[in-house]
Amino acid sequence: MARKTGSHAEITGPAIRAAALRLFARSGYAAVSMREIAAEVGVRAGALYLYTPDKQTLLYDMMRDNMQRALEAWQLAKIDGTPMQQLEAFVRFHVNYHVDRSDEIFVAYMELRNLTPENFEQIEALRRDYEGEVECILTDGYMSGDFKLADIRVSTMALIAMLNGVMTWYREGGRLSRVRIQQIYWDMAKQMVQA
Amino acid sequence: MARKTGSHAEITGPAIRAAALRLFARSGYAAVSMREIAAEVGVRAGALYLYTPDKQTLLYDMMRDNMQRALEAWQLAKIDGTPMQQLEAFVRFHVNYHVDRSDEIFVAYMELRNLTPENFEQIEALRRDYEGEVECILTDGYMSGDFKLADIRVSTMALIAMLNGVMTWYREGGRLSRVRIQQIYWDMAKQMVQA
DNA sequence: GATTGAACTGAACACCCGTTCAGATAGAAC
DNA sequence: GTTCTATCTGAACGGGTGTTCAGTTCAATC
Repeated sequence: MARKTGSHAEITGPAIRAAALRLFARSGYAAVSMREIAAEVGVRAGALYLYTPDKQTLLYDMMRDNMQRALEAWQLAKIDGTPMQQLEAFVRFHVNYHVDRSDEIFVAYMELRNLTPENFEQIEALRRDYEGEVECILTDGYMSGDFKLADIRVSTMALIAMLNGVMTWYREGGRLSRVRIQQIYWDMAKQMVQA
Repeated sequence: MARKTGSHAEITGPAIRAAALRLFARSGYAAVSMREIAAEVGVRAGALYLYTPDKQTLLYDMMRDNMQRALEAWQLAKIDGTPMQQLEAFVRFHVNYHVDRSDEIFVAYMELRNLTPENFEQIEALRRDYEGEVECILTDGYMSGDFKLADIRVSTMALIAMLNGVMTWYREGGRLSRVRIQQIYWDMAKQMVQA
Protein backbone atom coordinates (compact mmCIF):
# COMPACT_ATOMS: atom_id res chain seq x y z
CA MET A 1 0.00 0.00 0.00
CA ALA A 2 1.32 3.44 -0.90
CA ARG A 3 2.46 5.78 1.82
CA LYS A 4 0.73 9.08 2.22
CA THR A 5 2.82 11.59 4.13
CA GLY A 6 6.23 10.02 3.71
CA SER A 7 5.99 9.20 0.02
CA HIS A 8 8.40 11.07 -2.18
CA ALA A 9 8.00 9.19 -5.43
CA GLU A 10 5.29 11.52 -6.64
CA ILE A 11 7.61 14.42 -5.99
CA THR A 12 10.93 12.97 -7.11
CA GLY A 13 9.66 11.57 -10.41
CA PRO A 14 8.42 14.89 -11.81
CA ALA A 15 11.37 16.69 -10.24
CA ILE A 16 13.76 14.47 -12.18
CA ARG A 17 11.94 15.10 -15.43
CA ALA A 18 11.89 18.84 -14.79
CA ALA A 19 15.58 18.97 -13.87
CA ALA A 20 16.57 16.86 -16.86
CA LEU A 21 14.53 19.09 -19.17
CA ARG A 22 16.10 22.24 -17.80
CA LEU A 23 19.64 20.86 -17.97
CA PHE A 24 19.22 19.27 -21.41
CA ALA A 25 17.88 22.56 -22.72
CA ARG A 26 20.76 24.53 -21.24
CA SER A 27 23.74 22.27 -21.95
CA GLY A 28 22.57 19.53 -24.27
CA TYR A 29 21.89 15.85 -23.59
CA ALA A 30 25.45 14.66 -24.19
CA ALA A 31 26.96 17.29 -21.91
CA VAL A 32 24.69 16.58 -18.93
CA SER A 33 25.50 13.69 -16.58
CA MET A 34 23.12 11.64 -14.51
CA ARG A 35 24.97 12.90 -11.42
CA GLU A 36 24.22 16.50 -12.41
CA ILE A 37 20.53 15.74 -12.82
CA ALA A 38 20.48 13.94 -9.49
CA ALA A 39 22.25 16.82 -7.73
CA GLU A 40 19.69 19.27 -9.13
CA VAL A 41 16.92 17.14 -7.60
CA GLY A 42 18.77 16.67 -4.31
CA VAL A 43 19.36 12.96 -4.68
CA ARG A 44 22.19 10.58 -5.70
CA ALA A 45 22.60 9.25 -9.21
CA GLY A 46 21.46 5.73 -8.32
CA ALA A 47 18.03 6.99 -7.27
CA LEU A 48 17.29 8.15 -10.83
CA TYR A 49 17.11 4.51 -11.90
CA LEU A 50 13.97 4.01 -9.82
CA TYR A 51 12.27 6.38 -12.26
CA THR A 52 13.87 5.69 -15.62
CA PRO A 53 15.56 2.57 -17.01
CA ASP A 54 18.39 4.65 -18.48
CA LYS A 55 19.44 8.10 -19.66
CA GLN A 56 18.36 7.53 -23.25
CA THR A 57 14.83 6.60 -22.17
CA LEU A 58 14.71 9.70 -19.98
CA LEU A 59 15.31 11.79 -23.10
CA TYR A 60 12.99 9.78 -25.29
CA ASP A 61 10.06 9.80 -22.86
CA MET A 62 10.49 13.51 -22.37
CA MET A 63 10.46 14.21 -26.10
CA ARG A 64 7.56 11.88 -26.80
CA ASP A 65 5.42 13.32 -24.02
CA ASN A 66 6.19 16.86 -25.16
CA MET A 67 5.36 16.16 -28.80
CA GLN A 68 2.14 14.41 -27.87
CA ARG A 69 1.14 17.24 -25.55
CA ALA A 70 1.81 19.75 -28.33
CA LEU A 71 -0.26 17.74 -30.81
CA GLU A 72 -3.12 17.41 -28.33
CA ALA A 73 -3.00 21.10 -27.50
CA TRP A 74 -3.24 21.92 -31.21
CA GLN A 75 -6.17 19.55 -31.66
CA LEU A 76 -7.98 21.58 -29.00
CA ALA A 77 -6.91 24.94 -30.44
CA LYS A 78 -7.60 24.28 -34.11
CA ILE A 79 -10.77 25.62 -35.59
CA ASP A 80 -12.98 25.15 -38.61
CA GLY A 81 -13.12 27.96 -41.10
CA THR A 82 -11.37 29.34 -44.16
CA PRO A 83 -7.73 28.37 -44.75
CA MET A 84 -6.80 31.91 -43.73
CA GLN A 85 -8.66 31.56 -40.41
CA GLN A 86 -7.14 28.15 -39.80
CA LEU A 87 -3.66 29.47 -40.53
CA GLU A 88 -4.20 32.36 -38.15
CA ALA A 89 -5.27 29.94 -35.43
CA PHE A 90 -2.16 27.85 -36.06
CA VAL A 91 0.28 30.77 -36.06
CA ARG A 92 -1.12 32.17 -32.84
CA PHE A 93 -1.17 28.75 -31.19
CA HIS A 94 2.35 27.88 -32.31
CA VAL A 95 3.90 31.16 -31.23
CA ASN A 96 2.11 31.01 -27.90
CA TYR A 97 3.11 27.42 -27.27
CA HIS A 98 6.75 28.12 -28.10
CA VAL A 99 6.86 31.11 -25.79
CA ASP A 100 5.24 29.13 -22.96
CA ARG A 101 7.30 25.97 -23.25
CA SER A 102 10.55 27.04 -24.82
CA ASP A 103 12.64 24.41 -23.02
CA GLU A 104 10.43 21.56 -24.27
CA ILE A 105 10.50 22.82 -27.84
CA PHE A 106 14.20 23.60 -27.76
CA VAL A 107 15.05 20.08 -26.62
CA ALA A 108 12.66 18.59 -29.17
CA TYR A 109 14.57 20.30 -31.98
CA MET A 110 18.12 20.09 -30.67
CA GLU A 111 18.31 16.58 -29.30
CA LEU A 112 16.89 14.59 -32.19
CA ARG A 113 20.37 13.38 -33.12
CA ASN A 114 20.96 11.99 -29.63
CA LEU A 115 18.08 9.56 -29.92
CA THR A 116 18.74 5.95 -30.85
CA PRO A 117 17.55 5.17 -34.40
CA GLU A 118 14.40 3.43 -33.13
CA ASN A 119 13.52 6.28 -30.78
CA PHE A 120 14.31 8.85 -33.46
CA GLU A 121 11.87 7.11 -35.77
CA GLN A 122 9.05 7.49 -33.23
CA ILE A 123 9.71 11.15 -32.46
CA GLU A 124 10.23 12.00 -36.11
CA ALA A 125 6.82 10.51 -36.89
CA LEU A 126 5.19 12.80 -34.32
CA ARG A 127 7.05 15.78 -35.73
CA ARG A 128 5.83 14.91 -39.21
CA ASP A 129 2.29 14.75 -37.88
CA TYR A 130 2.68 18.26 -36.55
CA GLU A 131 4.17 19.59 -39.79
CA GLY A 132 1.43 17.77 -41.65
CA GLU A 133 -1.15 19.95 -39.94
CA VAL A 134 0.48 23.04 -41.45
CA GLU A 135 0.92 21.45 -44.84
CA CYS A 136 -2.78 20.56 -44.85
CA ILE A 137 -3.81 24.12 -44.19
CA LEU A 138 -1.46 25.45 -46.86
CA THR A 139 -2.62 22.86 -49.36
CA ASP A 140 -6.28 23.72 -48.72
CA GLY A 141 -5.54 27.40 -49.15
CA TYR A 142 -3.54 26.75 -52.30
CA MET A 143 -6.28 24.64 -53.85
CA SER A 144 -8.97 27.16 -53.01
CA GLY A 145 -6.87 30.01 -54.37
CA ASP A 146 -6.74 31.79 -51.02
CA PHE A 147 -2.97 31.36 -50.82
CA LYS A 148 -0.28 32.07 -53.39
CA LEU A 149 2.60 29.65 -52.84
CA ALA A 150 5.58 28.88 -55.07
CA ASP A 151 6.02 25.46 -53.45
CA ILE A 152 3.77 24.03 -50.75
CA ARG A 153 6.44 21.83 -49.16
CA VAL A 154 9.05 24.59 -48.99
CA SER A 155 6.45 27.08 -47.80
CA THR A 156 5.55 24.71 -44.97
CA MET A 157 9.17 24.36 -43.89
CA ALA A 158 9.79 28.08 -44.23
CA LEU A 159 6.72 29.02 -42.24
CA ILE A 160 7.55 26.65 -39.40
CA ALA A 161 11.21 27.73 -39.39
CA MET A 162 10.17 31.37 -39.24
CA LEU A 163 7.78 30.74 -36.34
CA ASN A 164 10.26 28.57 -34.46
CA GLY A 165 12.65 31.48 -34.53
CA VAL A 166 10.64 33.11 -31.78
CA MET A 167 12.10 30.79 -29.17
CA THR A 168 15.66 31.86 -29.99
CA TRP A 169 15.10 35.43 -28.92
CA TYR A 170 11.94 35.66 -26.79
CA ARG A 171 12.54 36.29 -23.10
CA GLU A 172 9.91 36.75 -20.42
CA GLY A 173 9.34 40.42 -19.64
CA GLY A 174 11.02 41.68 -22.80
CA ARG A 175 10.17 44.60 -25.03
CA LEU A 176 7.12 42.99 -26.61
CA SER A 177 4.04 41.42 -25.05
CA ARG A 178 2.95 37.94 -26.05
CA VAL A 179 -0.13 39.25 -27.81
CA ARG A 180 1.97 41.75 -29.74
CA ILE A 181 4.40 39.01 -30.79
CA GLN A 182 1.53 36.80 -31.90
CA GLN A 183 0.22 39.67 -33.98
CA ILE A 184 3.58 40.45 -35.58
CA TYR A 185 4.16 36.83 -36.56
CA TRP A 186 0.63 36.51 -37.87
CA ASP A 187 1.12 39.64 -40.00
CA MET A 188 4.29 38.17 -41.49
CA ALA A 189 2.79 34.75 -42.06
CA LYS A 190 -0.23 36.31 -43.73
CA GLN A 191 1.99 38.25 -46.10
CA MET A 192 4.00 35.12 -46.88
CA VAL A 193 0.98 33.23 -48.18
CA GLN A 194 -1.06 36.11 -49.53
CA ALA A 195 -2.49 35.68 -53.02
CA MET B 1 63.91 23.73 -42.24
CA ALA B 2 60.63 22.33 -43.50
CA ARG B 3 60.54 19.06 -45.35
CA LYS B 4 59.12 18.96 -48.83
CA THR B 5 58.11 15.45 -49.83
CA GLY B 6 57.83 13.91 -46.39
CA SER B 7 55.96 16.70 -44.66
CA HIS B 8 52.46 15.83 -43.52
CA ALA B 9 51.61 18.85 -41.40
CA GLU B 10 50.00 20.67 -44.30
CA ILE B 11 47.83 17.64 -44.91
CA THR B 12 47.07 16.61 -41.33
CA GLY B 13 46.12 20.07 -40.08
CA PRO B 14 43.29 20.67 -42.55
CA ALA B 15 42.30 17.01 -42.34
CA ILE B 16 41.76 17.38 -38.60
CA ARG B 17 39.65 20.49 -39.06
CA ALA B 18 37.59 18.79 -41.76
CA ALA B 19 37.08 15.64 -39.72
CA ALA B 20 36.15 17.61 -36.61
CA LEU B 21 33.68 19.70 -38.60
CA ARG B 22 32.03 16.63 -40.09
CA LEU B 23 31.82 14.80 -36.76
CA PHE B 24 30.65 17.84 -34.78
CA ALA B 25 27.94 18.43 -37.36
CA ARG B 26 26.80 14.82 -37.26
CA SER B 27 26.96 14.02 -33.54
CA GLY B 28 27.56 17.28 -31.70
CA TYR B 29 30.68 18.60 -29.99
CA ALA B 30 30.05 16.96 -26.62
CA ALA B 31 29.40 13.54 -28.13
CA VAL B 32 32.58 13.45 -30.25
CA SER B 33 35.87 12.41 -28.66
CA MET B 34 39.36 13.46 -29.66
CA ARG B 35 40.08 9.78 -30.35
CA GLU B 36 37.20 9.65 -32.82
CA ILE B 37 38.49 12.70 -34.66
CA ALA B 38 42.00 11.25 -34.72
CA ALA B 39 40.74 7.91 -36.03
CA GLU B 40 38.87 9.69 -38.84
CA VAL B 41 42.15 11.34 -39.85
CA GLY B 42 44.15 8.15 -39.48
CA VAL B 43 46.23 9.29 -36.55
CA ARG B 44 46.33 8.85 -32.74
CA ALA B 45 44.73 11.27 -30.33
CA GLY B 46 48.04 12.71 -29.14
CA ALA B 47 48.88 13.95 -32.62
CA LEU B 48 45.90 16.32 -32.59
CA TYR B 49 47.66 18.41 -29.97
CA LEU B 50 50.32 19.39 -32.47
CA TYR B 51 47.57 21.29 -34.27
CA THR B 52 45.28 22.58 -31.56
CA PRO B 53 45.93 23.41 -27.90
CA ASP B 54 42.71 21.68 -26.84
CA LYS B 55 39.28 20.51 -27.96
CA GLN B 56 37.52 23.73 -27.02
CA THR B 57 39.90 25.78 -29.16
CA LEU B 58 39.37 23.38 -32.04
CA LEU B 59 35.65 24.22 -31.89
CA TYR B 60 36.18 27.91 -31.34
CA ASP B 61 38.69 28.35 -34.18
CA MET B 62 36.41 26.45 -36.50
CA MET B 63 33.40 28.59 -35.66
CA ARG B 64 35.33 31.86 -35.82
CA ASP B 65 36.88 31.01 -39.19
CA ASN B 66 33.51 29.99 -40.57
CA MET B 67 31.75 33.12 -39.38
CA GLN B 68 34.51 35.34 -40.73
CA ARG B 69 34.46 33.54 -44.05
CA ALA B 70 30.70 33.99 -44.26
CA LEU B 71 30.99 37.69 -43.46
CA GLU B 72 33.75 38.16 -46.05
CA ALA B 73 31.78 36.26 -48.66
CA TRP B 74 28.79 38.52 -48.03
CA GLN B 75 30.96 41.63 -48.31
CA LEU B 76 31.90 40.43 -51.79
CA ALA B 77 28.36 39.46 -52.75
CA LYS B 78 26.54 42.53 -51.47
CA ILE B 79 25.57 45.18 -53.95
CA ASP B 80 24.51 48.78 -54.05
CA GLY B 81 20.95 49.51 -55.10
CA THR B 82 17.46 49.83 -53.71
CA PRO B 83 16.65 48.07 -50.44
CA MET B 84 14.67 45.56 -52.49
CA GLN B 85 17.68 44.79 -54.68
CA GLN B 86 19.94 44.55 -51.66
CA LEU B 87 17.54 42.20 -49.93
CA GLU B 88 17.34 40.01 -53.01
CA ALA B 89 21.14 39.84 -53.13
CA PHE B 90 21.20 38.84 -49.47
CA VAL B 91 18.52 36.20 -49.71
CA ARG B 92 20.15 34.56 -52.73
CA PHE B 93 23.58 34.73 -51.11
CA HIS B 94 22.37 33.36 -47.79
CA VAL B 95 20.44 30.45 -49.26
CA ASN B 96 23.31 29.58 -51.55
CA TYR B 97 25.85 29.75 -48.77
CA HIS B 98 23.75 27.56 -46.49
CA VAL B 99 23.26 24.96 -49.18
CA ASP B 100 26.98 24.92 -50.00
CA ARG B 101 28.34 24.81 -46.47
CA SER B 102 25.60 23.21 -44.43
CA ASP B 103 28.01 21.58 -41.96
CA GLU B 104 29.70 24.88 -41.13
CA ILE B 105 26.41 26.66 -40.62
CA PHE B 106 24.87 23.80 -38.69
CA VAL B 107 27.77 23.72 -36.24
CA ALA B 108 27.72 27.51 -35.96
CA TYR B 109 24.10 27.40 -34.80
CA MET B 110 24.09 24.22 -32.74
CA GLU B 111 27.34 24.44 -30.80
CA LEU B 112 27.11 27.96 -29.43
CA ARG B 113 26.26 26.58 -26.01
CA ASN B 114 29.39 24.43 -25.93
CA LEU B 115 31.69 27.44 -26.15
CA THR B 116 33.26 28.85 -23.02
CA PRO B 117 31.70 32.19 -22.05
CA GLU B 118 34.66 34.16 -23.45
CA ASN B 119 34.61 32.26 -26.75
CA PHE B 120 30.84 32.55 -26.95
CA GLU B 121 31.14 36.30 -26.62
CA GLN B 122 33.47 36.47 -29.65
CA ILE B 123 31.34 34.26 -31.89
CA GLU B 124 28.13 35.94 -30.80
CA ALA B 125 29.64 39.29 -31.82
CA LEU B 126 30.31 37.96 -35.33
CA ARG B 127 26.81 36.56 -35.52
CA ARG B 128 25.40 39.93 -34.52
CA ASP B 129 27.47 41.56 -37.27
CA TYR B 130 25.90 39.21 -39.78
CA GLU B 131 22.37 39.83 -38.50
CA GLY B 132 23.16 43.53 -38.49
CA GLU B 133 23.62 43.42 -42.25
CA VAL B 134 20.04 42.22 -42.64
CA GLU B 135 18.70 44.65 -40.08
CA CYS B 136 20.39 47.49 -42.00
CA ILE B 137 18.71 46.52 -45.24
CA LEU B 138 15.33 46.17 -43.56
CA THR B 139 15.75 49.49 -41.78
CA ASP B 140 16.66 51.26 -45.03
CA GLY B 141 13.67 49.75 -46.75
CA TYR B 142 11.40 50.64 -43.86
CA MET B 143 12.60 54.26 -43.78
CA SER B 144 12.25 54.66 -47.52
CA GLY B 145 8.79 53.13 -47.47
CA ASP B 146 9.80 50.26 -49.74
CA PHE B 147 9.11 47.69 -47.01
CA LYS B 148 6.11 47.29 -44.73
CA LEU B 149 7.26 45.84 -41.42
CA ALA B 150 5.41 45.52 -38.13
CA ASP B 151 8.69 45.38 -36.19
CA ILE B 152 12.14 45.64 -37.74
CA ARG B 153 13.90 43.58 -35.09
CA VAL B 154 11.38 40.74 -35.17
CA SER B 155 11.27 40.86 -38.97
CA THR B 156 15.05 40.46 -39.05
CA MET B 157 14.95 37.43 -36.78
CA ALA B 158 12.00 35.95 -38.65
CA LEU B 159 13.63 36.41 -42.05
CA ILE B 160 16.89 34.82 -40.95
CA ALA B 161 15.09 31.97 -39.19
CA MET B 162 13.04 31.31 -42.31
CA LEU B 163 16.12 31.26 -44.54
CA ASN B 164 18.13 29.12 -42.13
CA GLY B 165 15.38 26.53 -42.40
CA VAL B 166 16.73 25.54 -45.79
CA MET B 167 19.63 23.66 -44.24
CA THR B 168 17.30 21.41 -42.23
CA TRP B 169 15.75 19.87 -45.30
CA TYR B 170 17.98 20.56 -48.34
CA ARG B 171 19.86 17.54 -49.66
CA GLU B 172 22.14 17.44 -52.69
CA GLY B 173 20.34 16.05 -55.72
CA GLY B 174 16.86 16.52 -54.27
CA ARG B 175 13.63 17.51 -55.96
CA LEU B 176 14.56 21.15 -56.40
CA SER B 177 17.58 22.78 -58.02
CA ARG B 178 19.59 25.38 -56.15
CA VAL B 179 18.44 28.15 -58.43
CA ARG B 180 14.82 27.11 -57.94
CA ILE B 181 15.24 27.09 -54.16
CA GLN B 182 16.84 30.53 -54.26
CA GLN B 183 13.88 31.76 -56.27
CA ILE B 184 11.30 30.26 -53.93
CA TYR B 185 12.91 31.74 -50.84
CA TRP B 186 13.27 35.10 -52.54
CA ASP B 187 9.59 35.06 -53.49
CA MET B 188 8.65 34.38 -49.87
CA ALA B 189 11.04 36.97 -48.45
CA LYS B 190 9.73 39.54 -50.90
CA GLN B 191 6.16 38.90 -49.82
CA MET B 192 7.16 39.13 -46.16
CA VAL B 193 8.44 42.67 -46.50
CA GLN B 194 6.20 43.96 -49.25
CA ALA B 195 4.57 47.31 -48.68
C1' DG C 1 76.30 7.54 -43.47
C1' DA C 2 75.66 10.49 -39.50
C1' DT C 3 72.69 14.17 -37.79
C1' DT C 4 68.65 16.77 -37.38
C1' DG C 5 63.98 17.78 -36.41
C1' DA C 6 59.12 17.59 -37.69
C1' DA C 7 55.48 14.24 -37.14
C1' DC C 8 53.64 10.86 -34.68
C1' DT C 9 52.96 6.86 -31.20
C1' DG C 10 51.86 4.42 -26.96
C1' DA C 11 51.33 4.50 -22.53
C1' DA C 12 50.03 6.75 -18.79
C1' DC C 13 47.52 10.45 -15.86
C1' DA C 14 43.57 11.83 -13.12
C1' DC C 15 39.03 12.08 -13.63
C1' DC C 16 34.22 11.42 -15.20
C1' DC C 17 30.72 8.37 -17.34
C1' DG C 18 26.23 5.36 -17.07
C1' DT C 19 24.75 1.77 -14.47
C1' DT C 20 24.17 -1.81 -10.67
C1' DC C 21 23.13 -3.41 -6.20
C1' DA C 22 23.61 -4.77 -1.26
C1' DG C 23 22.43 -2.35 2.49
C1' DA C 24 20.70 1.75 5.27
C1' DT C 25 16.67 4.65 6.43
C1' DA C 26 12.35 5.77 7.97
C1' DG C 27 7.36 6.32 7.63
C1' DA C 28 3.05 3.13 7.49
C1' DA C 29 0.59 -0.76 9.03
C1' DC C 30 -0.36 -4.11 12.30
C1' DG D 1 7.07 -2.27 19.22
C1' DT D 2 7.69 -5.04 15.55
C1' DT D 3 7.38 -5.75 10.72
C1' DC D 4 7.13 -4.18 6.12
C1' DT D 5 8.39 -1.81 2.11
C1' DA D 6 9.09 2.32 -0.72
C1' DT D 7 12.91 5.20 -1.19
C1' DC D 8 17.43 6.28 -1.38
C1' DT D 9 22.64 5.82 -0.44
C1' DG D 10 27.50 4.57 -1.10
C1' DA D 11 30.52 2.11 -3.21
C1' DA D 12 31.85 -0.17 -6.86
C1' DC D 13 32.02 -1.80 -12.00
C1' DG D 14 34.18 -1.45 -16.60
C1' DG D 15 35.11 1.74 -19.65
C1' DG D 16 35.69 6.36 -21.82
C1' DT D 17 37.40 11.29 -21.35
C1' DG D 18 40.89 15.17 -22.49
C1' DT D 19 45.54 15.77 -22.12
C1' DT D 20 50.70 15.02 -21.51
C1' DC D 21 55.11 13.43 -22.77
C1' DA D 22 59.21 10.41 -23.31
C1' DG D 23 60.41 7.97 -27.02
C1' DT D 24 60.15 6.29 -32.01
C1' DT D 25 60.23 7.05 -36.91
C1' DC D 26 62.04 8.65 -41.05
C1' DA D 27 62.67 12.05 -44.85
C1' DA D 28 65.78 15.83 -45.54
C1' DT D 29 70.12 17.70 -44.95
C1' DC D 30 75.05 17.91 -44.52
